[in-house]
Amino acid sequence: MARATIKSIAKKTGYSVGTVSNALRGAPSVKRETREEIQNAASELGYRVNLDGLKLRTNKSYRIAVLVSVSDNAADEWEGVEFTRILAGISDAVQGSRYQLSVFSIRDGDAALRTLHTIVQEGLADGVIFSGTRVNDQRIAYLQDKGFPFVTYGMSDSVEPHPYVDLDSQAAAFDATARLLALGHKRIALINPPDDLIYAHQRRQGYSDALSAGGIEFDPALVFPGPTTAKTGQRAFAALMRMRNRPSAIICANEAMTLGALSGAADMGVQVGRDVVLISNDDLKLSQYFVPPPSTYYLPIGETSRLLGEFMLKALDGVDPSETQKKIRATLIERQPDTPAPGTAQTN
DNA sequence: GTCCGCAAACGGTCAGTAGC
DNA sequence: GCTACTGACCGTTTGCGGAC
Repeated sequence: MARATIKSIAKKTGYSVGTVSNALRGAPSVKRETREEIQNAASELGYRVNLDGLKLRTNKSYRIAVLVSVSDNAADEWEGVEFTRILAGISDAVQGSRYQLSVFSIRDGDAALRTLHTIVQEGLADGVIFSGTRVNDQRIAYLQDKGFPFVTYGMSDSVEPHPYVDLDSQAAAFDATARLLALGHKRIALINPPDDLIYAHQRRQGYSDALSAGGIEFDPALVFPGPTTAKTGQRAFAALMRMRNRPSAIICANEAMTLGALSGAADMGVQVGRDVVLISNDDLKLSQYFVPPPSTYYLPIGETSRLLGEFMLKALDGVDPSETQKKIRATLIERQPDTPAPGTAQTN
């Protein structure tokens, strides 16, 4: 059966293609009864707008590009699983609009920039969503230079404002560190994302601020940066536990790193919750299944990714970026006791 | 003023035609 | 038979104009 078009609806209803087009877009210039008649006919024929035809006329693709990072560092890892949830959230947000999602997998920063060039130059999408904002992010500079709508999952250091959704990483790291300090921990380590990521700086700053507020000197040896993978968590844990003055508490940047740290603890015969305490960041609530389940600072990924989609639609409508910036504070989920057994919390 | 039709326009593809 | 060119076509939007 041939695909329904405006022409076939015009033929079925007896109206011109122009009237059908206006009616389908809900134009007030079309009488309500006519509009309903045409919309009912469209529904009966299973009409869906043809994006190629739409692009032909409007020079817009009605597609939103989503860049998905597929890092070689994450081979044999679960990192990236959350992208399915992110895509689902964005998809929910754009449902009902004319926009559809196009997914582009990206291996590294250079590939991301090349892909953005292609998307912009070849008109493959009208807007783009991506995550993992970096210091002096060239992707953001390029898109701003081109005036191309975009939303980032993560803030940036760009002087020119742009739409974003982000976890307040600085506050999350500050809260986690302050919580551990209040519970008597003096040696607190931070397993952090790579240094070139903006949120790694924010986490480090929040951690450092909390230590300073608690009268504890910042020790760079207690900060372990690396890819946000279980492997990094495992290596970091082993390195930290080999220290002469080892930490009594460790803050992990995500669930994968926490899982790696737990695995490292099992390998070394270190009992988490007694010998050392872990605190994680969580967006999938998977930490509840870890043994033992750590306390986490939780950010609902469904809500944040829906916002990404909503902000994208607003950016495409030309809404001022100042109205499409959201920093979300994580909520603490308390699980295992965060205080080691008496006498085991170590001091400087 | 309301409602609707007409026709042009967009960029790429492909069939048809002319010339060699 | 090959190449070069022309024009119709695809689906949709939209400005303009006509009928009532």
